[in-house]
Amino acid sequence: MATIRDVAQIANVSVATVSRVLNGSSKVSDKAREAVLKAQKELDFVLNANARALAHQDSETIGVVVSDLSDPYFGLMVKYCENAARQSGNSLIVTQGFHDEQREIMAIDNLISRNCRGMIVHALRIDDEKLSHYMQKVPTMILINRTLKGFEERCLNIDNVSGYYLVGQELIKKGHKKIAFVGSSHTIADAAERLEGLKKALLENDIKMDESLIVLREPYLEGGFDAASELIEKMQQGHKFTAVACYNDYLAAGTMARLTEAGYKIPEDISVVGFDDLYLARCTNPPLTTVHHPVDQIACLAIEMSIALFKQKHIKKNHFDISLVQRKSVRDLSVAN
Amino acid sequence: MATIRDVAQIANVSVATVSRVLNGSSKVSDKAREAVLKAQKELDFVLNANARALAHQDSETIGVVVSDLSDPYFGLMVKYCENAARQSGNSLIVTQGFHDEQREIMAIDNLISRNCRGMIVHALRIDDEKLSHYMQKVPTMILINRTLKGFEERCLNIDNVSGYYLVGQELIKKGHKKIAFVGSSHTIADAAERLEGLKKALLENDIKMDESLIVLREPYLEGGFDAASELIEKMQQGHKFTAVACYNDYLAAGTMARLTEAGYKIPEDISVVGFDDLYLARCTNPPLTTVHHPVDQIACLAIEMSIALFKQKHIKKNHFDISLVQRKSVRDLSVAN
DNA sequence: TTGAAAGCGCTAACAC
DNA sequence: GTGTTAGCGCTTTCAA
Repeated sequence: MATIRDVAQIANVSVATVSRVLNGSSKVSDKAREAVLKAQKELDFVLNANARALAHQDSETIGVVVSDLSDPYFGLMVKYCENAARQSGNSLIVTQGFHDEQREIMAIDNLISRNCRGMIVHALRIDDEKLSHYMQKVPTMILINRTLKGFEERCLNIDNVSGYYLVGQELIKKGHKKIAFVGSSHTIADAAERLEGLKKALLENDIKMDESLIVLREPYLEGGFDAASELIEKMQQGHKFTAVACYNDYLAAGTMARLTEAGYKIPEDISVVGFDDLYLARCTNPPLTTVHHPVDQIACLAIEMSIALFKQKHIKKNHFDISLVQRKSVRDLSVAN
Repeated sequence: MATIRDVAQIANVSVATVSRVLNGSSKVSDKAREAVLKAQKELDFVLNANARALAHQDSETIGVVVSDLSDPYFGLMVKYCENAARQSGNSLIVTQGFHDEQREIMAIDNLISRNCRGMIVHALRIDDEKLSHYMQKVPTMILINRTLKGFEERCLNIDNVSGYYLVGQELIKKGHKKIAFVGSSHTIADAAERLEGLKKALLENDIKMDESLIVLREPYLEGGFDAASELIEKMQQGHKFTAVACYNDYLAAGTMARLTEAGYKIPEDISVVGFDDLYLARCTNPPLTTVHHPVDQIACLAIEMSIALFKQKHIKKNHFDISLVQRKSVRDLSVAN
C-alpha cells in the first residue's frame, strides 16, 4: 500500500507538504498542491487512518454500542447516529452487545482501544458498578435508555411514564375500563415505567387494574403471541378485558396475531396498543395505534453531546417529544358499532 | 490515557515484555507475567488499537458496507457478520452507503484507510468501473447482492430466479393464472431476476403474463400501497388477477394494506406473496407467504471468504438454500371456499 | 527470558 | 511556503 512518502517522492515535495495538502492546510503553493493531488490520484492514495489517529491523538471517530442490529429500533438509531456524526466530520463505528454482559464489555473495550472521540452506549446488562467505572474513564460516553446514578447528565432517556400515560388516556377516553398489560420480562426500568404510566392514567380515573391481567414475556413477536394465549385463558376464567396495552410493537403484533387466530376481531372485540412506532406498526392489520418517540432526536443529541464533551463543552439534555399515533387498533366503545 | 510504557514502568519490566504478555506470547517468566497483569489491572490498561494496527500492519478488523441499517435485512446481515468475525478473532466495523454513490465511495474509502483485513460490501450505486477498481485494489473485498464482471468469484448472490420460480410454482399449483407483479423501481439485477423466475414458472405452464399488471415502485411499504392502488384501477378496467407477487416483503405488506383498505379480503379475494422472509412477514395479517433465503449463511460465508483471501487462501462459493415459507396469504383456488 | 531500539505512516513544531 | 525531524504507542528483531 502506498504511503505518504511515495506521494511526496512522485510529487517531488516533502511529506509535510503532502500532509498539508491532504489535510486542507492553506499554506501551500498552488503548484505544490497540484503536484500532490496529481500524485495522489496516480497512486490512488488514501491517508492511513491508524497512523493519523496515532499522530493526531484523535481518531475522528465516534463509537456506538447497541444490543443487536437485527432489532430495527437500533438500526434506526444507528442510521441517525451516522448521519449526525458525519455532519461533524466524524465517522462512526458500530458494535453490538448482544444482550450479554461479556459482549457489552468487549464492545466498549474495543471502542476505547480505538481511541474514539465519543461513545454512545446502549448496554443494559453491565452492572452499575462496572458501567460507572467506564463512565468515569471515558468522559465523552453517553448512555442511552438507562439512567446511571451520578451520571444523569450523560444519560438520555425518553419519558416512558408520560408515553404510556398517553396510552392510558386514549384507552379510557374511548371507554375502556378493563385493560390487560403485556410487559417485558427483561428487568429494565422501561418496563416498569410504562406500566406505571398506564396505572397513573387509570388511577386518575378511579379505575383499578386487574393485576392478574399483567403478563410478562420476552419483548418479541413470539412473546406477544404467548402472552395473548395466557390472556385468552384468563378471559375464559372470567377476567374480562376490552383492550391490551403492550410494552412495545413486537408484543402488540404478536398479541394481535394470536387474538386474530383465536377468532377475536381487532379492534371490534379487543383493542391493542403498542409502543415505539416501528415500521412494522404500519404493516399489521389493522395498523397499530402506538406511541411514537423520536429516535432521530435522541441519536442526534447523543452524538452532539458526546462531541461537545470531547471539546470540553456542555450541551444540556432536553425533552423529547413523545406522542400517540392513532391508527386502527383501538375501538371507541362509546360509539355504537 | 495510560500507555504500554506506564505499564512497563510499574511492572518494572521493559515494554517488550509487556507487549509479550498482553499478546499472549509464551516466552515470558511467570513472575514477569504476573507483574505485568497486575500493573495492567491497576492502570485499567487496554492496548491502543491504532498503534497496534500500525506496527502490525494489520488491524484485525473486517469492514462492512451496507446501504442502510434501518433496513432490517441489513441489520440481520450485520448481526451475523459480527458473529462470524468475532469467531475468528476479528472485530467488525460497519458503515452505510445510504443508496448514494458518493456515500458508498466514502464508506469504502473509510474502510480502506482503516486497513481492514477484509471487506464485505453491499453497494448498488457505484458504477461498475469504479467498483472494479476497488475490487482490484482490495483483494479481500467481497461483494454482496451484486455480480461484477471479472470478479464473479468474490460475488455472493442468492439465486433470485429460482427463488421466484418457487413463488410461480406455488401460485400455479394453487390454481392462480392471472398474476400481477409488484416490482422494485430500483435498477438492480434482483428485480429483473425475480420477475424472470416468475415468468419462467408461468411459461412452463403455458400461462402468459398480462404485462400491464407489472407495476414498479420504491421497494417499501408506501410503494406497495401505491402499487396496489394502481392495480385496483387496472382491475376495474378489466385486467383481472387473483394474486399479487411482490418483489419483497415490504411491497407485499403495503399491497396487503391497500387491498384490505379497499375491501378485498386476503387471501379469499386476492392472494399476496412476498420475498425475503423478514420479521414483518410474520406480523402481517394474514401472515405472509414469502421466500426465505439464508442471510446468516451469506454473511458467514462472506466473512470466511474474506478472511481466507486475507490469508491467501481460497474458499469456493457454494449454493444457498432458498425456500418458500407457506403462511396464510395465498388461497388455494382449487378448493371450494 | 529479557531489553534496546528500529520502524509502522502520519502530524506538527521548528528552522529556513 | 517548504523541508527536517521528533514522536504518537505499539511490535519485533537482534543481542545479551
